Amino acid sequence: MREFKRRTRVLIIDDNTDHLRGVKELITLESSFDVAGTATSANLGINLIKKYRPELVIMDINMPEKDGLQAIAEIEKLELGAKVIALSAYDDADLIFRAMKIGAKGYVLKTMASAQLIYALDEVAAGKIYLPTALTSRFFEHFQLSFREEENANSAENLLAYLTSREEEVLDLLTQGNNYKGIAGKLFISETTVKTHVNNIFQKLQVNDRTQAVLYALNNNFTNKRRAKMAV
Amino acid sequence: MREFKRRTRVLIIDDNTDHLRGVKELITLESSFDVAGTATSANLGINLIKKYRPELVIMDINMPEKDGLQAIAEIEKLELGAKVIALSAYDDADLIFRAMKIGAKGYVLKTMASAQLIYALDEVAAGKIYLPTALTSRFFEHFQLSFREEENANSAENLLAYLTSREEEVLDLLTQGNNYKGIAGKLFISETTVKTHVNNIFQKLQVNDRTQAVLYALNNNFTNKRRAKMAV
DNA sequence: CAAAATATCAATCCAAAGATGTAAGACAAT
DNA sequence: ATTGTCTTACATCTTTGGATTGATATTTTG
Repeated sequence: MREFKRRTRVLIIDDNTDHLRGVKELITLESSFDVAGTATSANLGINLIKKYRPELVIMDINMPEKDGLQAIAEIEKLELGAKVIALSAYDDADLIFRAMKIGAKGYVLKTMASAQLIYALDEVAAGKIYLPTALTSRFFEHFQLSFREEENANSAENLLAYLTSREEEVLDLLTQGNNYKGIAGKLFISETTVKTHVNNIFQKLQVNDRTQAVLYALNNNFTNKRRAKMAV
Repeated sequence: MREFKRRTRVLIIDDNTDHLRGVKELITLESSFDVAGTATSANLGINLIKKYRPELVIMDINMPEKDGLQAIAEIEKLELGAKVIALSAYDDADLIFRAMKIGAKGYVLKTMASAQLIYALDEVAAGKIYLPTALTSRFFEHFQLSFREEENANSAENLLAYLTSREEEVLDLLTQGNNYKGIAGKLFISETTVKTHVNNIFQKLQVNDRTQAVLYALNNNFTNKRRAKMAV
């Protein structure tokens, strides 16, 4: 029995018809790929995806109106297994970050050699996620920056450090939306005791009510820190 | 005046003395790098970093006790500009993700060719962030998965969709810790009106009090969605 | 051991929050 | 024109929340 290797079916979405034609020809030349269809708008493209169920989608990200990013998100939401490769003119860190965040399996610049696009297609078709090295570096700048900011919120003299372990328990239950009665029941202590703890928490966190206490806790990663502490 | 190109100073931290020696020799052979020091534990290494201020740090991530990840976090907190390259035996997606999250500028496997490590050193010394292609793919699997989960919280029939725009405004102010009076003042409406809105919000979100409403809002990305909507 | 911090409980008081019902004017859709 | 939704508003009542003071047993720590 002769083994039949099926070509990977690719759908191309690009509002620039010239560029679209160029990409189509490039892919048609490759023996391992088949162009399943083309579209010049995101909406048309999404309809074609539903119809033809391609393995790969090349999505131009610089389209007007319904922008490419949103289109990628919608394609992901369909869950038809279509792997989207973003094709963009910009190596903007934030754009790369957002594209990868919503589920793009690759990101290639239009200015890159066509061999690079073919390589990306190969990799993504094989189930990998592909980003050119230069863009990877860009991506990580943005990625690490976003976590750096998160940590700044953590430092800045954290008032949570002054809480006793019992107060932490109470605050934890507060951040789950419990009222006095609920907390008292869960900790097997009286409601008045809970009131005492809660009042002490307010003093230490310098807030006026439970909502502000909960917000302070959430904004300062209280839950995560607590879980980390518990794990030790 | 003869131009003097200074060698990039590298500090190596690895509890395996054999491996440490190997890496040291490898780097010593390179004309563009200088081994500023070596250490066999994270604590010793951190002290040497404070002392010698190297541009690069190669950190073995499979060390016992104070594990390598925690050490990287501490080095980053020093803010001495030392760029850390993680050296690990494992291509575990979660490990790569966490290393990059806390600020590693590179991640190289021990099993990789030594040329790969030198290449990583070059790239990172030049201010870039370096991950081998294979590990990039691994990283993104984890990265995208974490956001996939976040979106599940978003879908699941979101009760926030039922709020009117005015109720959204009120909820927004609730999530900032305002009480009735504060909200009334900011929206230039009476306190009783605010009460009406808040009660309607409770009904729609199926909660009993403001803390639960705020928690629901935060757990369902209310703020982000609102900002996204405003931007349109 | 003594002093300080923690955890528990109670009483009281006032303020704030929440539940419920009613209603009028604005505005959009049909 | 009429219906429906939204926004505004008020009254009333009950419940919950928050502040304060004081007290006791236990634990931690210097």
